[in-house]
Amino acid sequence: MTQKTNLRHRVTIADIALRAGVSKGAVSYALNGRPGISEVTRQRILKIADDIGWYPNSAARALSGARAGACGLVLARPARTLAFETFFMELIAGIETELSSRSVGLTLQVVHDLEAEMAVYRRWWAERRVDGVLVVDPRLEDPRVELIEQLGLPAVIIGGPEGIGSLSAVWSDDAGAVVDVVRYLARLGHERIARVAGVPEFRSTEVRTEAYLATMAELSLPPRVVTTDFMAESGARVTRQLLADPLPPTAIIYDSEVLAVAGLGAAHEMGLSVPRDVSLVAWDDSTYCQVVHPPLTAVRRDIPAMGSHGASALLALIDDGVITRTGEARGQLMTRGTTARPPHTPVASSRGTSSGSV
Amino acid sequence: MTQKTNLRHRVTIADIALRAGVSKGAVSYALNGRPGISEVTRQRILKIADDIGWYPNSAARALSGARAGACGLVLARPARTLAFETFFMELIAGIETELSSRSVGLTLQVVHDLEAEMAVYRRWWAERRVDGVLVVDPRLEDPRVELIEQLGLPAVIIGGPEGIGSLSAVWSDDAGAVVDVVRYLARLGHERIARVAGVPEFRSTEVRTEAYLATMAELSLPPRVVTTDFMAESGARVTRQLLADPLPPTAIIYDSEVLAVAGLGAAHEMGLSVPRDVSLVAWDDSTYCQVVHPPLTAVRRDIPAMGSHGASALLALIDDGVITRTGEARGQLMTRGTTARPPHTPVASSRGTSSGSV
DNA sequence: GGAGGAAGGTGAAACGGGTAAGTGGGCTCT
DNA sequence: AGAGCCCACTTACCCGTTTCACCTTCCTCC
Repeated sequence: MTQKTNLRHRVTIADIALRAGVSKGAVSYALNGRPGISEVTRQRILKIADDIGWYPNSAARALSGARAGACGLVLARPARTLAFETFFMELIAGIETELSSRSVGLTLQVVHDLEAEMAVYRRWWAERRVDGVLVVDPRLEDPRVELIEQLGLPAVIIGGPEGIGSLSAVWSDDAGAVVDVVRYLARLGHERIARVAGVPEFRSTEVRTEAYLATMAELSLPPRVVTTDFMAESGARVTRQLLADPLPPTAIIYDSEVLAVAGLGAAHEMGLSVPRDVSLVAWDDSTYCQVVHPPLTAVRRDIPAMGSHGASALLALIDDGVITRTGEARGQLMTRGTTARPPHTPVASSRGTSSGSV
Repeated sequence: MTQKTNLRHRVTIADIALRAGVSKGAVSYALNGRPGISEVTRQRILKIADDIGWYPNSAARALSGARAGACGLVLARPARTLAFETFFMELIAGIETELSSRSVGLTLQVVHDLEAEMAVYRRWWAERRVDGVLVVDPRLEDPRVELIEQLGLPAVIIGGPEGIGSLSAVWSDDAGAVVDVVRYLARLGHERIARVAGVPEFRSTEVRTEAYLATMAELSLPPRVVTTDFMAESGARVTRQLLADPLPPTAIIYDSEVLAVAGLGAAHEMGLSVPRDVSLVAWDDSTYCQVVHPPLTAVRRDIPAMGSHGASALLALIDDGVITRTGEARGQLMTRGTTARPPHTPVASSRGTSSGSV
């Protein structure tokens, strides 16, 4: 009986109006906290709505010019890369805390490339499926920015550095953290510090490489950068290549955690001892960094915070048209078991001492 | 000008109808491939729709009794657990391949507990925000099943074993894979094989434990099961406890990859050599299993396939009311570098020989 | 040559909630 | 006591799409 009623007939504001003996319009005003309804009637309507279990139909609400009540996130990395990047899951968790507290949904789509990502933006916006989007992995030449501006689609770029075009943005101070890491290693006495970077098309890769090069130059140390496609195999391969060099680096900074874990595995596989023979630093901390042996020294960013700030900025943009540009706190270097003095280094080399001033 | 036009006026079927000189109804029939329109008119309408860049308004479509065009997925594990479980990202990637090929969206929500998860189902269904949901981590006493049946919400349970209630389900043959692993270890000569399980409330945990116990009994080996909360620290801790035992296990089977990686780290930390001193097996393979050193022997399941089959089953349920129950292929044991003969074992012990017959 | 039927439409009514414009009734002010 | 005004509603239409009940025309068949 009850079952059948539930299945057959959705509860609408018309039902509430009928029971309350008022018009649909009055019910709508009451439910939306708008003026024009006496407090006693409003309470009566709210009680009836609660009693008969009314929920607004999201489609009807969206149709009458209001919000879709959802934000979108497109992930355009290959699925294989996504799976082991804990970054995205942490980011999503952070986004959710903000969105769900405001009863806004998150619509997710995984695609293969930028073209497909842009097609999704077009479709979502044309269908009014989302009110705005969060954009990750900003690129050097990013065609998404132009499209989004042209569409008038509210968007927040996550990952910076800095904003692009006229869009809202949330980013972390990667350059600063890179400087910290390089100086820390130099202070330990390292001179041959290599950087294993991610894909060069990403802005985050470039800004980190530039900060690395600048700091190395400042310390008069020889730079060495190799790029990867963020895949673990690639991280292991370049680590093997670097360490097989006649003059191998004594420290390696990786651009992701999975690259670092793969690098650690590769070093062990070559019979090297970490950190005795080589020091390793991961970018982005995670459980994996902490449980491998030895635990990885890593740059820890508050990724959930970046997600929730991004979501918050997006809602502000959607609701009030406010463009926000927020730099997050600089990543913290968590020194653990994979960094130590370089092998065969005098306790105080001339360079080590001079770099100790930073 | 063009900009202004785009921003101010959405393209609707009324515009198409006007240009084509037909009624709105005719346009709707044409666009949805329904009969009642001549082929030539249909083509003319489709061309006009394409020319003026028409997209269906998802809200209007959903409102007139049709589909919401989205499926839902609620993740109720704590965010910290989610981040390092590559399982979920792989599952989502698999779900997406199926959904996006049919232009159905995926709405995601991350919550803290079962209560909140159920509240989300209620709300989504009441608001008609989704057409159905994918439910993960089925439990022994699962209150979600009753709620979903009561709501009449189309749902597919992912992760089994087997279906629950009247719902569609997709699961993997975990019991079979556990039998494979235990027998493989026994054949290597292991007698003290421990199992590090996940949270006991999950059905997957129970079915694996039962299969483990049955196989151990069958082989006349002493069973030992410890449970964890799936957190890495917990995996490291129980590993240390197990290995510090006066009569420690010579092989450990973990219930997730992160537990196994943490266990490997703990073993190394204790100065043990893997696999010489102890053999380790991970459940669910991942990049991390392959890049740590030595690479972890692991049970590999095709998780994206499970996701896409789940999504496919859900769409079949939504569209045609078809209840599907699919057991996926049994997980494959990928033997790598963390399993070997137990220490100090004669090449052919009586038990080792007898168990070799399986 | 009129019944019957199908093809190819038309027009209007849902769907559920938002909201501008109107409408009484009671109150205040002078 | 009449003008003016505000409160608390009601009425009516909007949003964009689907769908249902008709309504023409034209063709076929006996």
